[in-house]
Amino acid sequence: MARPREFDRDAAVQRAMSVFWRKGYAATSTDDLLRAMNIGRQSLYDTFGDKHRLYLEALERYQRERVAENIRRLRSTASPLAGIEALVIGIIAADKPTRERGCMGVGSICEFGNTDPDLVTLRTRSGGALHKALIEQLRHAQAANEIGANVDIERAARFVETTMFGLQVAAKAGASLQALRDTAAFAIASLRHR
Amino acid sequence: MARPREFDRDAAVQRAMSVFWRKGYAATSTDDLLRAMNIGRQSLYDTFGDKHRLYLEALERYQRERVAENIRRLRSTASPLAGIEALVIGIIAADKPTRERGCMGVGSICEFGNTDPDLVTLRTRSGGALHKALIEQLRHAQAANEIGANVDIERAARFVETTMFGLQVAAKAGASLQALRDTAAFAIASLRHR
DNA sequence: TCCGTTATTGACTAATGAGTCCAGAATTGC
DNA sequence: GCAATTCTGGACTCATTAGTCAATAACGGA
Repeated sequence: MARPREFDRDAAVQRAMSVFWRKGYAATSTDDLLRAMNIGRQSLYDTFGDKHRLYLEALERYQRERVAENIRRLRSTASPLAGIEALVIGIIAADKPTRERGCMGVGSICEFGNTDPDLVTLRTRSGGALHKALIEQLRHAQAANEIGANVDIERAARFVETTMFGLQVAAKAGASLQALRDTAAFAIASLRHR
Repeated sequence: MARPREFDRDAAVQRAMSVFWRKGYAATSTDDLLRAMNIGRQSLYDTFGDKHRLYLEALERYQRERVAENIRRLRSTASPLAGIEALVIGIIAADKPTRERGCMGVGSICEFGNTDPDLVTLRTRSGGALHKALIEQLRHAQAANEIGANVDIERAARFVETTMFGLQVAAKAGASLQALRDTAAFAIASLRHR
């Protein structure tokens, strides 16, 4: 063994995540990261490889946290459809600064599209997990007669996911809490009425 | 009078737009722009001010084109609701490269949020124009009994706009043409069934 | 205590960033 | 053809970029 690391690796990733989340990848400099993480330059390169690998790790952490949180909300209610509503409403933060930070995942999609294979993999993994849970929940809702028997579950799931994307963009653009919640409720109601 | 400009200003903006659209603001260098626009450095600074002003002008052009195109589609059909469907379906490009370029407006929102007042102004203007046209169209649809009399038009408009945002993100993330069209149709159908 | 290993620090590099300067070229009005 | 004006090209500046190096510091094991 040898000299142990002085900083908390996990806390450092979290701080990096926060910077990337706020500014995106290209607009974040390594100096920004060092300041936020409060570590030395060499520590960053030794511990995380380079800027790109650190970004990947930060985004991975973000997605893991978010997916867990989302699935928890999805299953938080007695009624299956209410769970779906809780999921969609839940992504809208009550306080304005948090809300206007938007979603790091959406930011990553908009900044990189499909150009980076690592990001595609990451996205597929976390997106797939939520999708699976959502499909399951929609089936329950259908079984409970909360949505019509003729509704295509796969399509409904994509609809919910698209609505979530849209809300994240609208939030980043400065839409009000009320408008966002309204829209979310409107979208969910449209599932109910089929 | 004096020596006239050698390049076509309008074509140059269009090329700049194409680069910013593909790469975003921060990831685009002035060299990228000069190469794409095929003009000299001094011509760029003389004619457009600086990178930021050029971005504004490119985005302005993008928005103007898009809003016009969207409103045209919105009003392209006999049935008002079909027009709304044409609007939403219409933003999904048939060819994959175009589709995966996503929407420059959404990209701008994700990259800048509300930090840049000029962008907020621009967004408010073009967003407002489409919103107004959409409200009008929804009223027609309601008058024609294509959507229920109890539907709140303002909410329905925001719902359609959020769906459009969501589709742009999904497209950029690589969703298939079929999946996107499906989702668009699903969303519009949910208006019809109220 | 001493050695091997790893962490930290700050200076360094080489490239690239946005934006400027200036000398020469091209055009119109006269 | 000349003068006034504007455009063009390329060299230039100076700050910032991502990433490296080398010297020193701190630790665990023997």
